[in-house]
Parts: sequence; structure tokens; C-alpha cells
Amino acid sequence: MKVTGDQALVKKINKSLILHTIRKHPELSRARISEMTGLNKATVSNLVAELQEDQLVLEAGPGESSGGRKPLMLHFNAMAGCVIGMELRVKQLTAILCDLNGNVLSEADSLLQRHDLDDVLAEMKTMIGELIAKAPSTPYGVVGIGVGVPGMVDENGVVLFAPNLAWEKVHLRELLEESFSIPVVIDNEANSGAFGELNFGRGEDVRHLLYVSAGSGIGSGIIIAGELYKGSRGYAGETGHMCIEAEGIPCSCGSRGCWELYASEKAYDLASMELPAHRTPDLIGFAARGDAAAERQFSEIGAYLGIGLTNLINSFNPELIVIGGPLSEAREWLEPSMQQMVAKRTLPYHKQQLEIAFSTLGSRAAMIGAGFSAAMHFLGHTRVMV
Amino acid sequence: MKVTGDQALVKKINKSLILHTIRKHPELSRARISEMTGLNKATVSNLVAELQEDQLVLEAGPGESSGGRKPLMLHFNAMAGCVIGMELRVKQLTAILCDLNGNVLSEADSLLQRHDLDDVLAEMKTMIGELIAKAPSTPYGVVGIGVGVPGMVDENGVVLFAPNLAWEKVHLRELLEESFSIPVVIDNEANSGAFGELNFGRGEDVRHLLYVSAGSGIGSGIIIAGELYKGSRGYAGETGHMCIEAEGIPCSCGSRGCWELYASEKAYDLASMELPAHRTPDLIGFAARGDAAAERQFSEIGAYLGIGLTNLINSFNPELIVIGGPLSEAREWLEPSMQQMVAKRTLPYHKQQLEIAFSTLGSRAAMIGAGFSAAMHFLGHTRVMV
DNA sequence: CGACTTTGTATATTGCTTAAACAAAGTTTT
DNA sequence: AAAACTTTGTTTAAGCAATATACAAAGTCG
Repeated sequence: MKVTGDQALVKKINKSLILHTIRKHPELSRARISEMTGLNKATVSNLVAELQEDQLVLEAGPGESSGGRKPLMLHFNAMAGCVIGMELRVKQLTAILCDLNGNVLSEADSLLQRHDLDDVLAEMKTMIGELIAKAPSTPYGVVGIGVGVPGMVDENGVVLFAPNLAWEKVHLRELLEESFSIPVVIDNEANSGAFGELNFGRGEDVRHLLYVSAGSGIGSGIIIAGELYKGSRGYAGETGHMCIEAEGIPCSCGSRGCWELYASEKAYDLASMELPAHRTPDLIGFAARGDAAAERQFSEIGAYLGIGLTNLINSFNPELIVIGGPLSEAREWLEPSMQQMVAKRTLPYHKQQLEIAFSTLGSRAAMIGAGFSAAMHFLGHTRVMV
Repeated sequence: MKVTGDQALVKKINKSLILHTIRKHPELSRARISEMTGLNKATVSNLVAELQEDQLVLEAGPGESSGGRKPLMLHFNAMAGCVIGMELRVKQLTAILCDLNGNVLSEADSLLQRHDLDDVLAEMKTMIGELIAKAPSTPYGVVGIGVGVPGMVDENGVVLFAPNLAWEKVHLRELLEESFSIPVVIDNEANSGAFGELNFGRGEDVRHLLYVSAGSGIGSGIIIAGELYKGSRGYAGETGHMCIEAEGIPCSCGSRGCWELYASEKAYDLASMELPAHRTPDLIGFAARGDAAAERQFSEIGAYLGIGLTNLINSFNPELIVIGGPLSEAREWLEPSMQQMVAKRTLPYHKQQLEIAFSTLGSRAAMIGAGFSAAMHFLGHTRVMV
């Protein structure tokens, strides 16, 4: 059944509009909301009153007068509830407890020895349980759990395939919702990272953003028109297996010359030269001390990153590309060759308004994004398209 | 200013919903519309009455009874107005006059000798003028003109760059609207083709579709969630310059190893073997007569098409890919090697629900899509997102 | 201190969807 | 063939949300 229009819908649209307007601005008066949204002052007053009853909006007292009566400032009550954001990596589980605006209240992490579902799930439950216990008393309590995982996820929160964990068809959302009776959002780690950067990193006021996470492989999250784009079955963005060398090295996926063979940590194993180390943090250490092989390896990876980015730029024409993931820590040595390659190979019109940046959230992007995704799910977002 | 909700909006949403419901089904009664949309019978009656006044819906007389009063069947009045769809190619200008449902009423085409704006524009105006003259008498007359052009187009209908025409920053929409005082929609040829296939070709009931137009270059139109996706400045889909060979042949775009060097008509010039002809229709003739060189050339192009398609599949995860453009006429020789390459190189999960097909609209896809785009612009489409 | 501004609320009006009753036009049962 | 049931589409009254307008409250400024 399609969505039809009635008065309840009108109210929902306007209430949602007001809530998110307040959320995105530190302090606003009713009068300014009326100006900004185009809604009548009376409408704003009514809906704000309801939002106050819902405890989602608070009155912060009088503000500065601009030549008349002092405005009563409103602000979003980020502490109306809490959410948990979690990232599952190959060797590590990290999580945060944060408020509805993504402010971190508490953190937790633990190393993973084994990858079988039972062990990982037990560890996840323990960690979530501990964070829930730490949650401050709020009107709504913990209202959502978001998890970023290194694999393909469908629209029902099923992890279809996670090669690095050797997982297949794991009904993760269902499993967690059964344990905690709280709405759970499962997403690909790159998608979560993209959502994090969009809202808290470089991506503010950006409509089309591409987040590329480089680590043990390459994944990417695609934001289109301010929203996460997922393909027909929810697992687009597997750009690591994009072919950049038609007759290149055979890949485990069945293809040849995949991008991530040249531009992720996988390149270490195929390096033409002798490397002093095979783990990114160690290699960064060597590069920092001037090791030529390490520097050259990063520079080469940077160049290949640039080649793949060019393909994405020509397909998506994004406004901003953010490079994240473990490899992004080697920015110093990756960036020159990467930017050079992109500058040389991109169509002139695409270059005009494109910025390529490294993540400001660092390795926390996915975790923060997952949590915020759960928060947005709780708040809802109804709007009109013309 | 953002879109707010009020009663006028509710009416607009519901009227639009009813109109498009009727448009997509050959015949419907008010009662069935009420069931299908979830709107109250009274609401449907009122809005249908308005649509009848607007001449967009007609009553077709009584239908079959299903055990009670006979229903009064309604249908969309495709002849409430006409639109013109046009495709500008390097050597040819083609256009159609069609009704609001994309049914062709009249066709026209002419060869282009020169590419300077004045000449082309004059020819376009003549052709449009002739089609307008041929338009039958309808309540609204000719309500829109849609044009597909071989180049990048921004959101204001400006042709930013069309290398094959040597055009730059041509305000095409403005120029045509000034001449005819009818709304004009300008789009990239591949985007128009994608829209045509979505609505009249293979793409019915498909949400994520990729249309790849192979000819003198490669362009692609991306349909996401049933809608044409355009990048931040309106010219995404330039996938022809995607790099599939890191150290490949230098391209005029500044990069190396671009897809279209290997998988479009450009491959003829770089062919490793002696070709009996250098124009696609001729080469198809030779292949049909069993010429080995021609057959091998097409097979090679097919393989490279497959490589590039794999990249697009991994990035977009579409449900359907449609191959169109002049080269698609060589389907017989392209398809085997192309399908084989895709089957070999695609991630298993992507393969599950993917279909790769050749265009059913043939070379008319862009023209039909451009016209229909203009028709949809006239009818409007207001809806809600949750 | 009086005139003007700005903020936020109260009131009457408008207009849309809806539920329920109803009229019209069939079919099926007895 | 008449009565009973079905289906279709319209009419009517009710409910409700946004809006314009008026107004009260609380400030600034000369």
C-alpha cells in the first residue's frame, strides 16, 4: 500500500521538520524556526509544545533581544535517550555509548581471538550489556543499537557474506534484537563510516559523498542526495573488486586485477620489493624513520588508490571523497601520489568542485556512524519529494 | 525554504498518486483505485472529478460487473497533450512527437553536416517547428520538449561539454524555451536512454537499472530507486573514462586505459588486426557474412564490455543492465564473450538477481526517454518519503 | 516615558480526508 | 419474478491541522 496524504501525515512532516531543524542548530527561538521553515508561528508553537511533552526539545531560557521581546531559546534534548554504536573488525570489537547527537559518553573495546559466530556474539552481548549498564538515566533509555560489520549486509540485517570472518547468512539483527529488545541496525562498515563522516566529519552540507575505507580490503559507502545508497539487495559499494588491470593478478573473487590487490594491505603480500614489515602500524613506523622501501610501498599504494578513485569520480561525480580505514593513518606518504594521479586522470569538469580528504574521525568513523544511524532510526524522518 | 505540510500538499500528493495509478493501468474503476491506494472512496471520487475537469482522466463507460453494480471504468487521457522527444547525435538529429504515454505519433530525422551551434540549433528549431505543426488538436497542446545530447549537461539544461560536437557551455534549454515558450528538458543521451528503457523497455518494475550506451564512446545512465541519478552537478555516469588498464593506452581525457578505448567504436582505430571496415553497420555486415576479423573484433569488444560492466555491477549492484546504442546492434557477436566475462568475474552475491539484456527500444531509447521525461515533467509527481 | 519591535499565544476560518449513511445498478437465490 | 444480497459511487456531517489575524507580553530606543 502506498503512502497517502492526510492530516496526520501533514503533522508528521512538520513535526519532523521542526525537530530536525532544532537538532541541527544549537539554539533557536520559535520565531526563527517559523522563519526558517516557512511554517506559521502558531503551528511552530503547537508542535514545539508536543516535542517538549515528548521530551525531545527543551527550553533553555531567554536569549539576546534584537530590539524587542527576548526570544525563548529551544534546543534539542540529545539526552532524551542513548544509543550504542559498534564496529566489528577482524581482530577487534569496538563500541561506544552516545547520546542522540552522537556525543560519546562511554567507550569499550576488546580483542577477538576467534571468529566463530558463538564467540563473537557472546562478546558483542557482553560489551553491549556493559554499555547499557553504564547508560545514564534518560526518559527513553537506550533506544537503538547500530553495528558496522566487514561484509555484505542485506536489508533485513542479515550478514550475507563476510569473507574475513568466514561468516555466511548470519541473522545478526534478529539475534541481537532477541537478546535486548531494542531496535538494531546492521550495516556494512563502509556504509556506517560514510554516514559518520557525513554527519560529524567533513561531510556537513554535502549531498553526494563517497567514503572509501582502506584496510585489509577496500570498501566504500555511497551517500546520494544526503542518504546512504544501497543497491537492489542492500550491498552496493563493493568497489574493492573493481578491475583496474584487465589482465592483472588473479583475485580470490574469481576476477583479475582487482583494485584492493593494489591499493589495500593486500598489496604488502605482492610487493615487488622487500618490505621491513607487513602490518600497517609497523610499516608506518618504518616510513616515519625514513625507510625507503616502506615509503615507496605507500607511495605506490597511493597511486593505485588514485586510479580507483578516478573511476569512482567518473561514475558518481561526488562532491567529497573521504579516505578512511586503517590505511588512512599513512596519509603522509599516500596523499602526494594519490592526489597527483587523480589530478592527472580526472575529467576537467569533475575536478571543479571535488575535494578529496582524509577522515577526521579516523578509525572511529564506522562506530560513530552506526550509532548515529540507530539514533536517526529512533527519531524518524518524514518528508516530501516533488 | 523547505517543503512544509498543509492541506494543499495533501491534496497534491493524493491527486498525483491517483493520476499515476490510473496512468500505469489501462482501466480502473474508482472503487479499485480506492482499494489500491488506501484512499477513501469519497476522496477518490472528488479527486477523479478534478482530474476529469483537468481533462487528464476520461470515463470509458461501464465495465464487467463482479456481482453488483457495474463499475465505471476510467483511463488516463494520454491525448490531453503532446510532447516532443529528440536525440542529438554526432551525425544525425532524430525526433518524435508522442502523446503523454510515450506513444509515437510522428517521426522526423535529418543528417547533420556541421556541428556549429548555429547550424544545429537552426535544424533543431525547424524540426521541432514541423512536429509542432503536425501535432493534433489537444486540450493542452504541446506541453514539453525533451532533448538527449551526447555530452555533460548540468541541472539548468546547459550543455557543459560535448567533445564530439565541440560544444562548450551551451545554454540549450534557455535557447529552445525562448523560441517556443514550452518547458524544455535537456539531458545526457545515456540518461534519456535509461529513462526510456525504465518506462518502455525491459525496466518495468525495476528499481535499480543501469543503461550502458555504446557507440562512438560509452555513456551510462543510472536509475536508483526508480529515479534518474545525477551527480552533484548533474553529470554523473561518464563511465566511458573509467580506467580498466592502469598503464593502458593514453586517452584524450588525460588518463590511460579508459574503458571506451577498448569497448566502443574507438577500438576500431586501435585494433590489433586488419579490419575490413571501420563503421559499425559495415562491420556488422562483414561479420554476418562470416568475416573472421570482424567477428573477432566484436568478440574482443564484448569481453572488454564485460570487464567494465563488472566494475559497475560491483559498485551499483543493479537489478538490470541494458546495453544500448549503435554497438548494441552487434549483439549476436558481442554477447557470448561479454556474458562469459561477467559470469567469470562477478562476485557470487551480485550474480543472484542480475540480468544483463540488450535494448529492446534499440536506437530509439534516448529519443523516447527524452520525450517521456518531458511528459512526466508536465504531469508532476509529488510524494512522501519516510 | 512613550513609540516602536519582536516574540509567542489565542481565536475564527478554511479546506481536506474520512466514516457512515445512502442511492443506484447490478447479480443471485428462492 | 420478486426478494435478498453485492458492488459502486455520492452525499453528509465530523474531525482536525494549518493559517491569517488579532492580541498580549516583554523587550529596545530616542
